[in-house]
Amino acid sequence: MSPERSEAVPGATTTGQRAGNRLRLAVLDRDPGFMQVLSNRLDALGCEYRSLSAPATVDALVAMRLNALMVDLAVLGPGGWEYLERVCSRLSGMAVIVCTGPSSVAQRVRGLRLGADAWVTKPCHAEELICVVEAAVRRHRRAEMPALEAAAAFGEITVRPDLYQAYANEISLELTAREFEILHLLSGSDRVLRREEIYERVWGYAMAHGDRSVDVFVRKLRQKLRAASPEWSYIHTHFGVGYRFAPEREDAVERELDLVTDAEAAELDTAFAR
Amino acid sequence: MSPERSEAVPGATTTGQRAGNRLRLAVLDRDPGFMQVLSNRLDALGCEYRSLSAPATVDALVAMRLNALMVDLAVLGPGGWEYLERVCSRLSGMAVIVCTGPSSVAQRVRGLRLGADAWVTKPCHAEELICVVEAAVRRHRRAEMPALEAAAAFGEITVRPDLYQAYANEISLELTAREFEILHLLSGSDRVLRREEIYERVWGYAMAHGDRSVDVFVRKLRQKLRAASPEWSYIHTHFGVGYRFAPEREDAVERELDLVTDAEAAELDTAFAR
DNA sequence: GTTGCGCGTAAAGATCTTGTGATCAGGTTG
DNA sequence: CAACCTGATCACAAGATCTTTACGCGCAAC
Repeated sequence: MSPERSEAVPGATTTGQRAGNRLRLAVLDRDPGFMQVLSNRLDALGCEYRSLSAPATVDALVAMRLNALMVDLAVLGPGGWEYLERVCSRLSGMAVIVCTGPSSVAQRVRGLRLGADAWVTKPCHAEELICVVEAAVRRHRRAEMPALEAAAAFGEITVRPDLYQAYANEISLELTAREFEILHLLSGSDRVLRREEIYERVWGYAMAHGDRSVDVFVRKLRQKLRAASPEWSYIHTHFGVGYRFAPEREDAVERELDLVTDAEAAELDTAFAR
Repeated sequence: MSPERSEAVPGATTTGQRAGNRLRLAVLDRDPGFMQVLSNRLDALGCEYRSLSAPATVDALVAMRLNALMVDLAVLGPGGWEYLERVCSRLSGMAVIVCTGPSSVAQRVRGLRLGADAWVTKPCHAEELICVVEAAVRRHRRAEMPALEAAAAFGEITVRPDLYQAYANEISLELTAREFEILHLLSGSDRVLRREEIYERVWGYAMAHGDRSVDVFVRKLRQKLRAASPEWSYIHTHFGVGYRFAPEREDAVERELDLVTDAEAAELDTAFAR
C-alpha cells in the first residue's frame, strides 16, 4: 500500500531558513522530462521538494509535513479519485494540485470538488505551475493564520498571538509552540471544541482514532496555567465531547468546602437533620 | 473614483439560509453571454452574487463582504495589474479569480504572483469556473465555519448545541453527551420518531432487535427534565411507535394529584370505589 | 376480564473516557 | 557529539457513562 520511493531530495538545503515560510512540496509524477524541467525551477527557488513515483500513504504524507502535493492522476490509476479524496480530506492543511494530461470538464470538476485546490493541464509551463502551487499554498497559509491578532486577556491570563506566548502578571507561562496554539484556539472560541476539531485545526490533518495527544497537551496547559494562576480554572472538560475554555474564579469558600472531610460532612448532615 | 454599478442582485434570495455558509461572489465582467451562463449556474447553487461592469474601489469591495471576486482583465484596462495587486493585498480574506481571454504564460505568472488565487482562460465551462472559485474559497470557509448552531428554547428549557448542554433558568441539566444528543435530535423534530430512527441517528448504526437503550435514555432525560422543569412535560410516548418532543404545560390539578402520597392515593381509590 | 406485548423503572456490570506519569524518538543547540 | 527540549505514545487507575438485564405495570386486543 505504500510503495513510496524517494528518488531525490535535492532541495534538502542546509540553510537555517525558517521551514515554515518555505515551500515543502512533493511531486507525484513519473515523467522524467517534466520532472527535469520542474526540478530546475524548484532548485532555483530554493524550494524543498521531493519526488515520488508512486502514491504514498496518508501517514507517509503526514510525516513529510508538506505544504503542497502535486499529483499526476495518471500515476494514481483506477483508484485515483478515491486516493485524491482521502488525501484531501485527511490533510486539510496541505494544498493539492492536480497536474495531469488532457481531461474532460467533468473530470476537472470532480477533482476540484473532491478537494483539489487547482487543476493544471499538461503540457504546461513550469513557472506557471509553480505559481499555481504558490497561490494555493498562500491561500492555505492565510486561512490558517488570519494575520496578526490582538492580544486578549482572560482572567489573569493574557494571550499574545504576536509573541506566540501567554502571560500571567507579565510573566511568561513558557508555553511551547503547540501548547500555545491549543490555548490560542481554545481561548478564541466560546463553545465546546471536540478533540477532533482541536487536533485538525492545530495539527492540520485528521486525528487518528484513539489519539490522546490533545489530552496530554491540555494536561500540560492546565499544569502551567495552574502554576501561574492558581485561583482560576480555564480549561473545562466536557465528558464525552471535548474541552471548553472559560476563565472561572474558584472561590476560597468552595475550596474550603472541598477540604471538609467525610466525617465532618456526616456530622453536619446529622446536625441539620435534628 | 467609485464607478461601481450593480446591475443585478439575483442571488439575494429570500430564504433563511445562513449567509455565512454561502458563497458571496462579485463578478467583474462585461460579456453578456458569459454572465448569462454563469448566472444560471450561480442561481442554481443558491449563491449570492453580484455583477459589476466596472472596477469597484477597495472600500466598496470591503463593504460587500465578499468571499470571492472574479475579474476579467479586459474590464480593468491598462491599470489592471496595479488594481489587481491592490485588491489582492488589501482584501486578503477574499479569493481573487482571474477569468479572462487568451493570455501569455508571463501574464498568468504575473497575475498569480500579484496575489490572484487562480487564472482561468476564457472560453471556459461555467461549472468548472465555479468549482475553481469554490476551491479557492474553501479554506477560508473552514476557518470561519465552526458551524454555530443557534440555541433553541422549548417551554422552560433551552437547548444549546454549542455547549452540548440544555438549561432551565440558566441552570444546567447536567446532561451527558448521549443524553444531549437525543434531546437535541428530538427537540429538532416535531414528528414522532421511531426508536430505530433515534438509535440510528444518534449511535450511527442500526439498532439491534430488542435493544432498550433508547428507552433507558428517554427515562433519564425525563427524569432530569422533570427535576429542572416540573410543570412541563417534554417527551411524549406514542405506544407501539416511538417518542415525540413537544413542550406542554401540565395543569396544577394534575400536579396536585401527582404529589399525593401512595397511602393517600390508596385511600382515594377506595373512596371512589365505594 | 384476561392476555400478550410494549413500556417505565431500577440496579449491576461492562465499557468507555479521562487524568496522570513515564518513556521514547526526533530534532536542536551549544 | 552530547545535552537538552519538544512532541508522540504508552500504561495504568479512577471515574463517568453506557449497556444489559430483570421485574412489574399499563395499554390494547380479544
